[in-house]
Amino acid sequence: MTAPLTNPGGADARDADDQLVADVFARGCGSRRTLENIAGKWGILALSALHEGAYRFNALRRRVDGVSEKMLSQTLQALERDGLVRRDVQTTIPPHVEYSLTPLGARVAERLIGLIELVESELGTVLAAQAEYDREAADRNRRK
Amino acid sequence: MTAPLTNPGGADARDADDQLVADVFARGCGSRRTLENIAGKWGILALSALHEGAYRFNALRRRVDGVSEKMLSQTLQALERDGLVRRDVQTTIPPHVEYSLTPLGARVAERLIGLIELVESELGTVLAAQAEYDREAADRNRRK
DNA sequence: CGGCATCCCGAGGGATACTG
DNA sequence: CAGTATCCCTCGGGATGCCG
Repeated sequence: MTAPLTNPGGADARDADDQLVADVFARGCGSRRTLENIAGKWGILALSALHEGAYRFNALRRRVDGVSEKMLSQTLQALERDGLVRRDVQTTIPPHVEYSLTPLGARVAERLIGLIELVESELGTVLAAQAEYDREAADRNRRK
Repeated sequence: MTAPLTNPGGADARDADDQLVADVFARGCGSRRTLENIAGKWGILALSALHEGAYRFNALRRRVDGVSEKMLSQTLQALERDGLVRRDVQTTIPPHVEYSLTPLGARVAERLIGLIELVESELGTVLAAQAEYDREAADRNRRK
């Protein structure tokens, strides 16, 4: 065989013209890993918050309620590595580190904010669906 | 005090007119939990796949490369409970279960697909940023 | 075929303490 | 202030086996 159809190892596929073929549905594709960094529990919130403007570390930590220092640090590092977040350091005392979005990060954040606004505005619908689901589940339990 | 500013317990906040106030940045808000179901590792992929059309369980499992039976089952249950996915059962032998999006699920999926397309199309940019980041990190290590 | 129950391992992630 | 480092433990999630 000349080329595998899937790439279990993790390298990204390329077509006959050596163009990068990104497919999140393929396990091991770089785009899936990047998507997970973005859409992970804290990635969404960090990127959305930074779309409001630059934040210093502890300010961002306060904005994203419930995130631990460790996880925020890890999240920001991953996003910086992916070229979505920029980290500017002032070597003063006390130190001053500011996080902001890169142009690509801003484009990603816009999508995320659209999603968040939809979810927030439809929360009532979701809560109603949950209540209905739970009620039916309880019914089924009572029967047997 | 008349009303708490945050709601650590998990109930969703309401304003003076008893309108639901959804804020994903607040720990414990229902909208954050819903967002995590949607944007979690498998939620994004399941919803996006279902936007292509209805799927049976094992077909969906094949489409979402790498997902285990257990996780796909859990993911679909959560999304069904949130009113984003519909589950239609034919009690034949063998059983026939079809998953599809609700109208709200379709609206969510559209947002997710926009995000995925952006990430896939910019994968080259991301990979370049990663290489640059890793190169600089290696440099810093060599110095000390 | 669809999918719950059980077992089990390793990564995820919190709390705390220390450094520049 | 902005992190790293360490400890420790929960639980995410894979594998397997069994039912409708």
